[in-house]
Amino acid sequence: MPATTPADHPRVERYDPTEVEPRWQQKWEELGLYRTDLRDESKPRYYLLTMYPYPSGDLHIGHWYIKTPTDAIARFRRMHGYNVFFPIGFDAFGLPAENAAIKSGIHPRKWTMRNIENMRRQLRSMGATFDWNAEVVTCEPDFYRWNQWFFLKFLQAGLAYKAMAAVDWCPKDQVVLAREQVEGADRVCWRCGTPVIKRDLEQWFFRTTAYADELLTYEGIEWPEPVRVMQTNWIGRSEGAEVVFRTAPDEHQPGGDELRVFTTRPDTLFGATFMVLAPEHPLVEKLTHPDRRDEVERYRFEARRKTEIDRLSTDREKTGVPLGAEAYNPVNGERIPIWIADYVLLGYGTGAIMAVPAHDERDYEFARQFRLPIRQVIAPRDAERAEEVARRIRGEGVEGSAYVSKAESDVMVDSGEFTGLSSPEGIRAVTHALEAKGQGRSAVTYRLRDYLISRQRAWGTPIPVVYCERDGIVPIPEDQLPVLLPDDYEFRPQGGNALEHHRPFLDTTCPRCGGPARRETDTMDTFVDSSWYWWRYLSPDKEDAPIDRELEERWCPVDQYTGGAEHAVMHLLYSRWFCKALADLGIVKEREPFRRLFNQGQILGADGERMSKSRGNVQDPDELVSRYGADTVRLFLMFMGPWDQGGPWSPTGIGGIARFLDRVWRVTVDPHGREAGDGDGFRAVDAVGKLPGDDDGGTLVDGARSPERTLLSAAHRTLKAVTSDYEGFRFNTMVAKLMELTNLLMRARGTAVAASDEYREAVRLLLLMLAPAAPHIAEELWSRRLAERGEEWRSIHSESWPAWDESLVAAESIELPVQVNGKLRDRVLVPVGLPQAEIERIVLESAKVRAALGGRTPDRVIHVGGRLVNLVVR
RNA sequence: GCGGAAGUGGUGGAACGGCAGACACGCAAGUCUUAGGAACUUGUGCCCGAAAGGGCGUGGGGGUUCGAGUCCCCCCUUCCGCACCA
Repeated sequence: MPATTPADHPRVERYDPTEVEPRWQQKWEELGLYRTDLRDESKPRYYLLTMYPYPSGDLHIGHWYIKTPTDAIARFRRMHGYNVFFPIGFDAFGLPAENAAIKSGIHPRKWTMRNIENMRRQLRSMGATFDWNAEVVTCEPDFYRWNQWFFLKFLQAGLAYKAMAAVDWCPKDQVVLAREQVEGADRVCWRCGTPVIKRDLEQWFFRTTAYADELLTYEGIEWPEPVRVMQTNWIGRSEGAEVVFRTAPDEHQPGGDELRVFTTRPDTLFGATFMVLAPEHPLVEKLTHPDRRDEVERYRFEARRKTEIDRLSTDREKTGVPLGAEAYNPVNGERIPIWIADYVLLGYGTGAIMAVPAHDERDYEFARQFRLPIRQVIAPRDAERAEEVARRIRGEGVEGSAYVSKAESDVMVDSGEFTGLSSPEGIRAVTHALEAKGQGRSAVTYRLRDYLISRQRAWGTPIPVVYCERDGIVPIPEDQLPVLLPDDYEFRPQGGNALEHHRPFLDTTCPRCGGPARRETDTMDTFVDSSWYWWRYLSPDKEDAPIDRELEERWCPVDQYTGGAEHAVMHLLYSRWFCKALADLGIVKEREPFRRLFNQGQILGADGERMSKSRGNVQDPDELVSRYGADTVRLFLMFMGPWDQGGPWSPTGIGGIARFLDRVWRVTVDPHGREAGDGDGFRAVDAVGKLPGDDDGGTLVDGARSPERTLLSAAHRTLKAVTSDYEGFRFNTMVAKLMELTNLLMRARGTAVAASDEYREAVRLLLLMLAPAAPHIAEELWSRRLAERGEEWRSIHSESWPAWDESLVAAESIELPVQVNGKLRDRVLVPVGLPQAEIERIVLESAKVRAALGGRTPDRVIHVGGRLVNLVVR
């Protein structure tokens, strides 16, 4: 399909993307233009990664919004001489396939593979430069066997373990969820939005908390601030002290039990007037006084029954019951009562607190509720403020509340030998004193929990262990991997894990003793797949190891990752953890997976809601592509607004992009404008590359520059600006600048200027600049241009990015804005580089300026780099 | 409540502390009578004015500055994340 030249046609062809685009896509594929040779060291590497899609069956416009600008980056980098690696794959395990299986009886593998087929076609229609040779599909045994391999390594290293825990369970998906996967104040499943409930189950975990501190460092990575903040908050490191209280003896128990609490405020220890345990705390049983048993049992039962929503709601009144037992405060030996209350969570800290109502809002509320003593032990140094605070704590005044400040200007009061110390000093001193007596130590607590990976689902990576009657939990030896999923399991309409009913899978023998054993039926969360898939792209067929270490060292960390911020505390956090764990196991070298991250925004439905089939607000890209062509859709998505912003979908304005490409077509293939009405004589540009307003009527040239040179100068100026826009992912302004240049070429079209070398050079630059964003039309016009000049064909995408000429970028004359006292009064045309004295002379000649000055002489004249003049008068 | 991001024409959005509204959409008038996403020209922030011109304008209020959409302080609104985390 050699490119046709205009000469072959009696009339000038119209731009027809439906003819142009498939033709070039086929050609690129034939040439293998985007197959990356990972061993090629002649060029610098650039690993560009876009989050791989879930094969739901159809691509929607959001996928285009995510992927086509990333493709433009790939092409832009390639033109800069990088060896670009831009792979794609499929996140192929997961619930929708299994739900489809339950509904229709079709095997999840079949369903998934059929969807992948369709999505491959759709992804190809983008005209993106994905290297399909590196494709990874996570539901293939070749991939998931390595999940099992990693699991065994983690198990060995103590980074994977099984434990009983109160976990979040989604009743609809019939599956447990990791803490990160429960969202919002109403505690719903991240996938289906159903409120979760708590269940006590034995589950598999990855020890993410082992790397909590390193995960807080972000060393050597450039990530958006919001994501780093979210991760930091999620990890929730908090420094303080663990304090040991001892229970006091009474008539039914001897006392002496240790009650450990975590506090960030050891300086308030003298203000502890009671203790609170989580209702599930293991010591509750033992400490409860027989007289209190009924009440305590009732409370614990209620707490369990309550949904997470009820229990966690902040505006709910505090509830709790006393155990009828007491503990000694380690600093003063005072006996204080022990309560249970559901505002204390078993899963955080030690599941028990010392309550200091004067200096903690929650304890304050609780103390008020149950008329427990409130004792102030911290006060502002300033006497007047101290009085105010004291009244506030006593609740005398408008409203009572705790005083929680721990500033340097706050001092300890009524605190024995510590009285008078500032709050920060007190924290150190009290901790130290406790440590000396063996009654406490400084401690750090995290909000982060270990990553719960077990899923009670059949369509996922089998967890490679068996349960042996004799040997208990036995891992499958490495050389017996993979544990394969059956091809014939039966899905029951009522749901549940089909593996549990599959005898051949279930019944096995113990690898250790050879006796009968039962296989683990839980599978791994799909975020395990996405925690390492980018390494697999480097060597998808490697059989003796998951990751090619040599290629990992050469290509990692990923240079640029693009994807949505919704994964901030899930995928992006798990991936960082995985990387650190693998680095410590010697499997990879780098400790961070993604050097730079960019979060593009999200395209919402026209209704402003998230696009989903159930809402019926999904925009199908195929329809747009067949109507307008891929290039128009690509550019439209880039032009919509800043890439990190997203927004509701609206096709309004896509016609403007189509018209733009049509103009690009015409200024290239038909510079002389055969159509009537085109081009009405060349009207030059002003110094900033804008068309002059029509009010000035005449032609304007840039200083002594001819119209031809002015045009060329505008093209170079555009090149400089567009280069910087691509680098900063500012695609919307990039497109706008290409439009400006095209509009300028339209002005020149049909005039003598259009016959000039400068015009042709401006068109050449335009095509090169357009190539990353609208690859098909750029390639087509490029090939026509080459044919016209009798040059041999070479893809525009193999061309080098052009360089601009600074002398051409610089304007020769400028319309200088003149302000009087900061208000714009006139503009005067001056040559660039005119001495300030000369400028002032010209400016003062202006009638408008003189009128604004009203006969006064400027006291000061401010020159802003030859770009603006401000006359200041008193 | 805490943390983050953001508030600019009818709309999407531009603007190193220096001409607010680039570039588009939409709308209006016009040219050409037009094979089919028509194309092209012109206008389009608001108010006064026939025009020239002037005034006002970036959520609100202060401030810094010759000059503020941009920097600082206070307030309001929207979106996102966390949410009794001791």
